[in-house]
Amino acid sequence: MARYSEFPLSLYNSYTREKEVFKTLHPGKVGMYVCGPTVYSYVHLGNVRTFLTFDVLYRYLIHLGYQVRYVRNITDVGHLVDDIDEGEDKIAKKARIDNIEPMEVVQKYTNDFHDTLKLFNFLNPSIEPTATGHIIEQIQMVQQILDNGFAYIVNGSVYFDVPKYQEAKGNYGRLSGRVLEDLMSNTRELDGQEEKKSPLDFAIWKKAEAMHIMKWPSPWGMGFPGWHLECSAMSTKYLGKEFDIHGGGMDLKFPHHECEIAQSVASDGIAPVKYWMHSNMLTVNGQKMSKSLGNSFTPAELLTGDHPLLKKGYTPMTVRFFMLQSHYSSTLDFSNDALEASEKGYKRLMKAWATLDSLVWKSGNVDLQLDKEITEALDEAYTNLSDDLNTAKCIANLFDLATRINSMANGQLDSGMLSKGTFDRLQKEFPEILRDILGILPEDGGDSGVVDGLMKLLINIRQNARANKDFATSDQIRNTLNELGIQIKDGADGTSYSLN
RNA sequence: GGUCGGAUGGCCGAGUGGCUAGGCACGGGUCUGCAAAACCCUUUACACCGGUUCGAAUCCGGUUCCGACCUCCA
Repeated sequence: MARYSEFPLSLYNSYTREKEVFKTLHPGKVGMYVCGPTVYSYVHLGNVRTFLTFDVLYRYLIHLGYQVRYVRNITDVGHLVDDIDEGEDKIAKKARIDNIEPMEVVQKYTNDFHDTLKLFNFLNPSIEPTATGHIIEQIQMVQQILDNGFAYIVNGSVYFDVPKYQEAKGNYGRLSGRVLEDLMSNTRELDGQEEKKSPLDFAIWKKAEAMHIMKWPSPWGMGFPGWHLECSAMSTKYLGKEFDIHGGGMDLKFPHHECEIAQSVASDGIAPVKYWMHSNMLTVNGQKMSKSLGNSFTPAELLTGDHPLLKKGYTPMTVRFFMLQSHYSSTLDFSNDALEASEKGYKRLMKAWATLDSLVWKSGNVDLQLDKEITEALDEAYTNLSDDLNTAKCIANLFDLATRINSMANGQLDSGMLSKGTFDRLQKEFPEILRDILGILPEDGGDSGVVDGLMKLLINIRQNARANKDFATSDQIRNTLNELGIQIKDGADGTSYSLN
């Protein structure tokens, strides 16, 4: 049976500003679109947080039994670096600086993006369309918007007519809470705006100046698509005119997502998205992580710790775990202290997982209270995930379970105090939640049979030394192993070890 | 300036009209040859001022501070 009926999912919908029970447009199927990166530079940790939110959502939807089509685009058309219409685009600029082809820039940073996501154990989306691969679809959409009278042509560029759209449809600004009059009065004095009828209008097709490298022929001349358009065109192509979930960073809410809605409505006459989801920013010392502030760092810098903001290196799983300990809709502040705390917490859960794997159920006197407690903690883990993806609370449930698992391992509790069914469920679902839903994996690696054999040998030698009260030898073994990152644990029923 | 959001204990971070979030750190204990690990116990909260309520950290109003967006941004 599909688990979504057992643990029905609720999501906070940015559009309605309410938490809503998630109902799919088509039974059992979910269409999800997430705005991907513009590939003109390395992704940084802030980017990772957004994609992580939707990676976990994707995993959870699958786990609940939905059939999910997850589309995440790559923006590989260079959009203008500033407001000035004659400006260079970001990708072209980077290409000029590095003296390479624009598509080499795109390829380089697309590869980096993929490598990074792999590092953090992200699942691949079902479709990863590129803007350059969908120029025709975008031209068609521009034409449709023109045909419907919501855009106009000036000097080879096509602009979306926001005031006219607003008059007809009246929902521009609803998603981001903007009021048109306020936007008008706050419009900055910008160069190169004279082509637009209203400063609120935005380009859906832009004429390419001679210097522009990435350009395509269109009914309006050589040019390139407006930034907001690609997501509308590609989401429509792969998910339909109406689909379930659209996600992205909070900073895309306005104008990007607002414009997406307007474009789809202007083109197809229908609001495209049922549930809008926005992931909040990663901050450093309270400020948004961004390149311009110089407070961002790349995953590579994170691993090595080679950055002024980093006291030491942190592993990808530590970071993934750190991020999941907060709710996606809250800002999350990065700090070394927080990362170090997460590192220890992460290791604690991983050890509990390994311990759980080694536990064997033995028939005994079932403790109904304990049995119930374990069952409830597992249920709550799912209930919390279903409550707008509350990974923080879910992880709290896992820590509660870890305590019980450790107690069973060290003999303070007995596996037989659980019914066979509950024990089996624990052994199955605890790792499932970590591995399949949260995407958290052990990273000690190198735990080969050889290492295990050697460790057993050393532990035996040490046991003998201890039996003979030769503590110099036993401590030497323990201390040396410790220096190698291997921890010796003397328990009630023998000695075990773990790799740190 | 406009719009929106936030302010939780030593640090990070959930949540909620009355019931221990959780992690990390600190302290005490059990275990141990000594440790480590593990387990048990314990301490420090809800920015400020009013209001609603039997009861508010949670709702409402105001104040202060911080942030995001308004321009490319995850």
